[in-house]
Amino acid sequence: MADSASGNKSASGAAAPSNFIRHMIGEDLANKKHAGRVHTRFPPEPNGYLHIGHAKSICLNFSLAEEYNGRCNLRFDDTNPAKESQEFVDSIKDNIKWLGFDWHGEVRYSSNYFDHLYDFAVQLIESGKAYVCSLSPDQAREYRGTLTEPGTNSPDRDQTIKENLDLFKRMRDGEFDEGAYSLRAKIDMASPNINMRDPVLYRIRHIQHHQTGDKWCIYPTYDYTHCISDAIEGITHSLCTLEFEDHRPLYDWILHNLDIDSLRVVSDLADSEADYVLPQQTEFAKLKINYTVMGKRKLREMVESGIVDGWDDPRMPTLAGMRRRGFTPASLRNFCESVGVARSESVVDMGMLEHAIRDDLDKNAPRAMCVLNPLKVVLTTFAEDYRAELTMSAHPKDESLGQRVVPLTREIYIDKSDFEEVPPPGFKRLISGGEVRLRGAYVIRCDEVVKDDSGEIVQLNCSVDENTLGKSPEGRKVKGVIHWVSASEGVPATVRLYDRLFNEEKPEAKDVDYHNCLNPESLIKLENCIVEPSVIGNDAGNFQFEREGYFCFDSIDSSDARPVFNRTITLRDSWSN
RNA sequence: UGGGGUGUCGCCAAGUGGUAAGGCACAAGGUUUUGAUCCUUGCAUGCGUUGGUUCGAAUCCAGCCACCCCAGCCA
Repeated sequence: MADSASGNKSASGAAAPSNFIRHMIGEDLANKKHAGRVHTRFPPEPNGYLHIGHAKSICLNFSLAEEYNGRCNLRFDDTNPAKESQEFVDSIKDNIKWLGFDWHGEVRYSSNYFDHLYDFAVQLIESGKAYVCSLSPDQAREYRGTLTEPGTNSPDRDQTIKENLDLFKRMRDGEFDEGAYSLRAKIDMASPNINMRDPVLYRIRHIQHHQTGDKWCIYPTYDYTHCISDAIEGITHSLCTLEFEDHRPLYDWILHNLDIDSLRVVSDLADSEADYVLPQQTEFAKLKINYTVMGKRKLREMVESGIVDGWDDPRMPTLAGMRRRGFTPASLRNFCESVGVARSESVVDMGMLEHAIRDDLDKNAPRAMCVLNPLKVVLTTFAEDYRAELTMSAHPKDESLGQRVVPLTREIYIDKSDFEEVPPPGFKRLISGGEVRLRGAYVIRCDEVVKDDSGEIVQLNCSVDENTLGKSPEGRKVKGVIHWVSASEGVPATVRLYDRLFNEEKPEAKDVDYHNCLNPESLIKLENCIVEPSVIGNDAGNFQFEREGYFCFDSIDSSDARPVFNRTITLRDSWSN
């Protein structure tokens, strides 16, 4: 027996949040509407790269299927070959697998159903529900009417079935130019819902299709294709975003005006004993996040104009970009679950996404030290050839992540920002004559500040309290702890600091031009960083560089000889100065 | 000015007539060899608004206001 919505468990084991879709499925199950089946689908058009907004839909569809012991198909909605390509098909499949989901059976394509779709179109013509129209696209627009005025019937609307059949066949056979004819549903040109004013079902396009080659020169439209594809695949719950709400009457009209037995026999449920029940479209609000853009057109434009370095630029909200940035699949899935599913259009705070990745990485990323802006420190009380190997745990709370060995030598680097000659109030790092703890090592005291001719600090000479390894110094307390790396054994590295791409909270707002609110500091490259040697060759995907943030090797530019790190996200910083 | 939607804390979001969950953010404490993590506490007499029904309304009814979507042979 299917359990109630509140009893379901998410992948993480926590109770899945209540939402209107789970309620609906719960009711459908209670009413045995689909004989207890839950079958969803993720239906991307392969005309671009997937972004975090798609992840919400992917998580929703696949998780629902998992929770209810159902299935989820991957179906490419490939009805517009002019905009689609195999490259996008491949990247989408790759992204979904990376996110951790597995579709049911083979990958589907709407184009798999082109033959059936054609037959159903003939059926609609034969039953007087569709006709071939000779209006040009421009004329069709005029005949459609406006939001407040009804449309006008096409002069071809009352053509005989015989004429329509003949014309439609000749459309398929390539006798006509693009735009010369279209197949339209015969519904109601006066409908207040413009989608119902005799919508186009088929249009002529003399172009190759990435899956069907040159087999067709007429292609079905989204509205006509989607509902039938759902019906063929035995989809029970067809989830889509809010802008398709006005299309639902058309979705239902097409399915209800087709012979249900002929639908059933070509469907995946052809051999099923159960009643054949038509799929139900349900809409939810798409994901929006502040300080970023989600529009495909804008993302493409940013790639093509060079604002970013490609679809997988770590600043992009694409799954490819976020992956390269260091986001983990689990963090994205948790994020999608935490934002919920509802029908009100909302803009989620970027802070939610940041919390999701910090939460995951804090638990799972091994720790290491990396100095971003090096300042040389000479530990004067050590001998010239001093060298020690300090063993530190890779994680402060999780021993299962093991330990690492960190070399300590007479000369080390610390970060420039961890020393101040004139410290602000509350500063608890190193100051002249003051003490600080070297993380995992000794307490040192700054005895001398060395400057160059221009007055810039180039070196600190410090003495070491050798009685402070693993214990507090006697008679005083040292509050500050700073990270460091051996000057001779640290590894030179490049670190790329990423930040939000936009300074404006809503760069997609109608009165905003996103070009004017680009964050000039969305990428800062640091070429003189020094990283602890334990990370070299370490195949952990992500690290926490202590006191700095979470970083990962750049999948493209990094090598053992010259490691390149991307900063995924900073640590939270409650110290305001 | 046609049709379809949505309005619950700064941001998400539960709630389906019985007296406002949770998360993020924020604030204040505590622990801490990461100014991290973790822990504790605080954070809507209020649910767009105005009326109505009811013993009782975020939940039901009516009006009003605001915002979003639709006039591709795009999806």
